[in-house]
Amino acid sequence: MTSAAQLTQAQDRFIAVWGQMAGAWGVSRTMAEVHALLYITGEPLCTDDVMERLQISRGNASMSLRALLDWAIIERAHKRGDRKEYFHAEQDVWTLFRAIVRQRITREVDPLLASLYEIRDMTAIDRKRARSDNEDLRERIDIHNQRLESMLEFFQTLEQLAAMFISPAGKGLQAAATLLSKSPREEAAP
Amino acid sequence: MTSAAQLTQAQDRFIAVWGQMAGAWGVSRTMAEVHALLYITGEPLCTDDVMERLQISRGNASMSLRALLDWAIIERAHKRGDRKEYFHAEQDVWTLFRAIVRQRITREVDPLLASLYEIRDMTAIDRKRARSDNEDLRERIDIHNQRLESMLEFFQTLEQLAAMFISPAGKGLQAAATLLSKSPREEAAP
DNA sequence: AGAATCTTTCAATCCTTTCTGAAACTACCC
DNA sequence: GGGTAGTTTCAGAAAGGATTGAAAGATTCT
Repeated sequence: MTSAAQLTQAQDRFIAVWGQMAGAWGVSRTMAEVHALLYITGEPLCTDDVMERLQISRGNASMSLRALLDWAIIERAHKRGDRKEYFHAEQDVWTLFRAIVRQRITREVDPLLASLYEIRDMTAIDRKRARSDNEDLRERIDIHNQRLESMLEFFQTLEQLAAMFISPAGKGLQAAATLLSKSPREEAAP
Repeated sequence: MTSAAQLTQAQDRFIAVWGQMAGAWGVSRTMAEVHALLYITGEPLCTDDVMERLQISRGNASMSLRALLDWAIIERAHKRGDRKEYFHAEQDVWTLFRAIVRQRITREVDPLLASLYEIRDMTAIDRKRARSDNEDLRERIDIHNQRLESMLEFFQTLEQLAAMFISPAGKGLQAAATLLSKSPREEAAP
């Protein structure tokens, strides 16, 4: 077996593994595979390259590439004297994950927070209305409001942290994280 | 409309919203809804309560409750003089999310890291085999190895950070996070 | 031991998401 | 303008997950 074949095999394995992770970061398997392919080869590929290597239809390849563009984790590229569009993946892992976090905050946390605010408004007035002969109801309202408030607080914090990570200042966090994790047991060294 | 009805409505809305988030943290919609119900009411409920309130089958309720137990975000409870099992949700949001992070690290990141190590082993020897008349192949192998290494490093860091968050020491991180996010612009106050 | 009560399992069904492939569309060239 | 190369769209097909419900399995009580 040539090394070339072995390389292809390793790439395929990486693509498969990345594809399985797809669910974990909220995209379809194919989309993750396309990204894996572009990332691991490191070179710009066109739609046909992707179709052939992953054995998927043109429509699927086109949709996945467009979705990846939307997520801003791949970008268009062109070769001189070639009309085709090529695509190449963001090569820095931290930049990649910053983009993913940015997307997921916008798509998931922001709407969630909006809904939580709405729900808070729904019961903000309830407590007053609960007549004093109904202690039980009053207590349930209090519990509800308190749970809702905790949840809101948590996601606000989460969003703030994410904002820090995403912003240019995020590089600082990134550096700190790397440092922290590299010497987790050496803090007390002389 | 009574406040009681309004409370129920607000709870239903919360349950629905939480259910939509299900995908985001890797569980089924129903499982998220069951958790939302237990969390927002704050009181222990039995299987039949859940079935009735969410209009789901016994099997589904049973499975979802068991899964939530596996995730360690709800626990069994019993009422004296009642044979039924009741369930109540972890009430502290930070503890809840620590449990979720713990699960997802074990289920997703650990296996991923294991696979990445395997893949690294697959090509660790390749470079030597690439004959010197094949510069192109050699370069592709180098790129591959470098990408793989970056990915590995990133997930190692991620796992370390998660470990800190999860551990008892995580409370420190939590406090820091809350502080950070509460006064992101007041750092320089006297 | 048997009855009563509650829980779990799993094959069949339903539903949602993803994928395909061919047609429509766009941009460029002669 | 007509032809060609490349890209996007979308209705229908397929795959993958989630849900049901009824039967089997536990557990506790008398």
